[in-house]
Amino acid sequence: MANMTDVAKLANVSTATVSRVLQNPETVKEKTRVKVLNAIEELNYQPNILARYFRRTETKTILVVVPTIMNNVFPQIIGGIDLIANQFGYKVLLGNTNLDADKAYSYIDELKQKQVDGMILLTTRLDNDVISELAAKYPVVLTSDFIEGLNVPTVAIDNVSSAREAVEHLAKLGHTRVGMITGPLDIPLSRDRLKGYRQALLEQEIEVDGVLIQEGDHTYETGYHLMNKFLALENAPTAVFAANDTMAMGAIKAVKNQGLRVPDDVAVIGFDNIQFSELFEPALTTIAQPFIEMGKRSMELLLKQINGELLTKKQHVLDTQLVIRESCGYLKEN
Amino acid sequence: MANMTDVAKLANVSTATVSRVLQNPETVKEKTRVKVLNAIEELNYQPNILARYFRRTETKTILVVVPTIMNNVFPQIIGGIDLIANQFGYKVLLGNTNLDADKAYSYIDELKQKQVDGMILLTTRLDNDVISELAAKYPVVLTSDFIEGLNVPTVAIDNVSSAREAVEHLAKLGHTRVGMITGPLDIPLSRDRLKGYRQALLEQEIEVDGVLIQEGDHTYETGYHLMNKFLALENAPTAVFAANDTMAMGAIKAVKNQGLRVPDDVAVIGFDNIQFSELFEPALTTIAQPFIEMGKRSMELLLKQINGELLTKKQHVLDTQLVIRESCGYLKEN
DNA sequence: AACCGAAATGTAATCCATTATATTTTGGTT
DNA sequence: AACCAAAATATAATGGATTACATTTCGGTT
Repeated sequence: MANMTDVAKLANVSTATVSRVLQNPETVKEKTRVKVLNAIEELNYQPNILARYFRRTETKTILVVVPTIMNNVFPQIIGGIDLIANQFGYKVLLGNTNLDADKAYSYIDELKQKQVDGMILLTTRLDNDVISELAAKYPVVLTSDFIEGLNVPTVAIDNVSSAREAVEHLAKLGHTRVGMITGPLDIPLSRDRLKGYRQALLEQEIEVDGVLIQEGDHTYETGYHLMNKFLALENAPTAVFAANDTMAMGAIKAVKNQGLRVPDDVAVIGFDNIQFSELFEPALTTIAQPFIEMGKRSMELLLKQINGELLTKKQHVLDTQLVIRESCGYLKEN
Repeated sequence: MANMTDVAKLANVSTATVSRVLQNPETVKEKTRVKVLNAIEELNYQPNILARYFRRTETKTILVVVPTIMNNVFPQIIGGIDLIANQFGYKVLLGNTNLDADKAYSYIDELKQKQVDGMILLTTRLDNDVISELAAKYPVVLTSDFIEGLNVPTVAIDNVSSAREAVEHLAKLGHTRVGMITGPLDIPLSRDRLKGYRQALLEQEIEVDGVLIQEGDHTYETGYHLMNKFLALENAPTAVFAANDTMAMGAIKAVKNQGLRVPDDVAVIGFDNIQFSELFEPALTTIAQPFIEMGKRSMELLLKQINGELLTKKQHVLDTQLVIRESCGYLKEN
């Protein structure tokens, strides 16, 4: 494989000139440029990118750390990231933690070792101090998990107010016994959605009842089981807010299995608006997250950091939208 | 940042020894090794990976080229790939083509430039000659799309026989008017599934009727529209085989919208067994593809090539499974 | 003690593009 | 023609790990 010296010799110029033709063609005289280009062509020269990366200490690669890729949400965010990354000549490295914290730390090493130019963390459970420290030195963006008081570039939604909106919607439909199936409460996002639920009830002067709050793990199965638990109560809820669509679907299945109907007997509202929520029957009423947009924004924020721009605004909260479908009935027009 | 020379100086050895401690510790005397390790510790030395990559011309990174990541199938295959890749210290670079052939070619360049050690192509439409030529020189695996007569390492399922099995199942249930909603017929995989459909009908001595074959594009929408087209026929099919689950769901929706029932009025069978097919109502009868296993196998095959092993077996055809659920009724026990 | 082969370690070349600095060329001005 | 600043190009150092080859050290044998 020809290298730059070969090209330089053939074109009768120095390697510096060859390099310039490749990097800043405008600084090279037309005639010389053509000579070099011809030599490149003739030798079928391809620059050794690894040498370039090494010399430049940059890789044009960013790392996306994600708990799992086999899920309805992350691929969409990654899709958004990829869109912008590609546009600016960056490659996307996949950092699957499989929920293993150690692995997350090993990905951090990749950043420190400059194997990647920056890192986007998607809902990754890591020590706040570690993240802070890292973000102070390297380009980092946190996505989808807004951590209060953490001065790290973040793209998120307002989980509290979004959840509040969902539960308010149920309250407005006349429900006074509203259950919630939460996500894992060790994740801030889950706690925030629970907080929104609480706020909505208080606001509507509905008593918050402990048995109506059950902790799930975002799977269909817990949605199913916890709804069964609700239905077994003497004073069962007439509406349930599930912290994600998958659990909402499990919950609905449970209702149906008991011979009850959704939304007539129990109204259910989800969170995420995954693609399938529209196809589900009854179609899910849910809070739509702008996943692709979140990905795009994250990448844009990361790019700014990589390019050394100063971030005037670090926290980016994107709008969600209450999508009303069938699973909790329609608001009566007044 | 300390480099290897600094460590060597502090430990009073040569860089060669430091390098050996890192690469082949067993070739260094215990005492020396400890000295070096201490120096590394003291200087908080981290090897410059980019220099290593450059010197070694290997990156411990593989590229997965995929038409889109926002889809129910590819994330699972990628998950499988990632599992094995991680196990062997390889990183996974995402190569999203967004159905753009040019981009696919640019990913090929990354392989040629040794930016990655190998490449896995997932159902990527590329010129056969290009693939052949590439695979002759570099580690490449083709996944999910078996291309006849192409002597390139491939992991796939037998689309023909799997489709045949699906349609046979419908025939055994007594259906004689069976429609098919195919995938895009410029993809070999789609043509194979169609071929299987034809074979099953011929085998059962059922006439193949052109109007009962409609070309879709794997989306929910075409499933819906094409089923409506079927239902508008004077002699509508009583069963439909859709080339993927998403179209099957669209088709079922269309049936329901006409006030008809699945499977009673029209039986529907899908292909893929995406996660959601189980939750759909009626639960989809479908051909299950071993996506994760396909990913794993692909990575294993790639690894062998990277390690210079000779592949005794190039074509790997994995088993599919007919998963019988509700959407086409149950086979009468005899 | 002398000697040997094996084990351990050192020396220095190598990979290749980039770029700071130095030098030459160019085109224009007086 | 002489001169100058700007533009174009060349020279050579640099980044840091790896490794072929050379040298030294070691443990054992006679």
